[in-house]
Amino acid sequence: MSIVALTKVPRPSKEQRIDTIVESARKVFCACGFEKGSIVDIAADAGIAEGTIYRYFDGKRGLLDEVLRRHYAAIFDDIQQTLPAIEGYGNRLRYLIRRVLLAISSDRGMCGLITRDLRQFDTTQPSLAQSLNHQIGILMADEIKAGIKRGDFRSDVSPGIVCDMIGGGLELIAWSYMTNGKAIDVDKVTNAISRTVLSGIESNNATTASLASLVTRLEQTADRLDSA
Amino acid sequence: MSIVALTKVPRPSKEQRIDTIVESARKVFCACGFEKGSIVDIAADAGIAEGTIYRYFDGKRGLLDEVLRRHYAAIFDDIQQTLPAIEGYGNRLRYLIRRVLLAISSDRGMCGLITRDLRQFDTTQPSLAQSLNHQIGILMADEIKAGIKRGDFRSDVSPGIVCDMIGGGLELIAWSYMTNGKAIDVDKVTNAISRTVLSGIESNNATTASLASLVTRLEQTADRLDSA
DNA sequence: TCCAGTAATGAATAGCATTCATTATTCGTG
DNA sequence: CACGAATAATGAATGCTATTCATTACTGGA
Repeated sequence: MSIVALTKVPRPSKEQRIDTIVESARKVFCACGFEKGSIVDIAADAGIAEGTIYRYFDGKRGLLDEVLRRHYAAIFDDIQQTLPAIEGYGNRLRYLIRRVLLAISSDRGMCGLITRDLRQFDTTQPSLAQSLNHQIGILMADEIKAGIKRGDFRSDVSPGIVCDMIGGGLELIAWSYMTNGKAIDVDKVTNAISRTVLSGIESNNATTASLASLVTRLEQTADRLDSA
Repeated sequence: MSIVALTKVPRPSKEQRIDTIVESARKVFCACGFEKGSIVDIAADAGIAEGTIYRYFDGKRGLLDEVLRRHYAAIFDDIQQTLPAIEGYGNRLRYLIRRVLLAISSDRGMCGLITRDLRQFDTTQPSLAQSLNHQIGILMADEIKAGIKRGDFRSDVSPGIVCDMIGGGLELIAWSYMTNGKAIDVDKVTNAISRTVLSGIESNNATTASLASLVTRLEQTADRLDSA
């Protein structure tokens, strides 16, 4: 009896308990993935019984959702603080691409977890990672639409398709990072994607400039013919 | 006894049995996905016991592999027959994009199965869908590399990144097709992707060069008139 | 007709998420 | 301080998987 009394520890607050569970879940899911990461492992890591998890979370999926929610919250905070300070549609697009690449390369475990989760659709509602990733896609599309309206980008561009190409490309890069393990050169990849996309959708100034110089030469020739 | 003798049916050949199992697996996996599609369901559909499947296939994963192998074989046959007949790097790239979109839109069940499978990486070796999709990516990269070498495409383009963007974009389109169910307008999407990519990587040197030669001819004509 | 050899079976096993009756702890009130 | 309802935690039990393997059924040649 006295031993029990001596070793007895006051129960943590509801908030603390949730934090502990989510942190253990993050560790286990990042290490083993969602399917292979078991509730038993998470409970063991958190030092509690499996049943306790179900008091606080609506099953395994709900637990994953909370892990993802917390991960994305930091990224969105960052974006919300940085994006308005950047000038130019192309530059903001470039920042968004870079920010995602940074998130991918800075947390390999989370990258793997999200990369796998993005392709689930058995559940009735879409996975949180999907809708949160989609949010970022919307931010990109907004820049492209605004850029089209102001004439910075070609008007025959389809913002949705371009966003799919950027988002899909980033996903494939994340996936290949997970499988081959080679570190991502964030700046190099940001440049490669931005260059490809922008040269594709930006009204092409280089071409226009060289055409303009040709027109000048034509005009000068015409002048010579006139004066002759 | 006589009843048994009357209803007795000769055992199908090894090949027939394999075909039956693979076809049942395709049906069940396409309908329920790989995780949810159970061996019991497949065995029931094929009219055999679960254990029999393990005589012919190395577990559930091996069964999926055979389903995918058969699906991709038709696509690769088609590509091998068509690609060499197309003129121009841009046009061949465009064909490959279109062929993938066709595969996606023409078999929704298989599209869902593949889309989900592309993001697995728990297994020691990559999934078959991954390596087969990668094959198509290599075909695209080959066209881009050859186009760069011949000067059709800009030399500062990264073929790998561009392929990731095309492949990733196609994947996202497949994914959104699975979730929203709206039919894909193959030609419209092919155009949107091709336009975005090609305007981005095609060099405008050809157009500029032909204009420049025209101007030069005009200038020479003016010279002749001058000296006359 | 018989008998290796081959094929098919489905009960048994092990691993998983989830549930819930039971046990432990907390905290407001007398 | 003591009590006892309310709240929290437990872990064995449930039901669902894929996979295995001892047992049973079939086949084709001698």
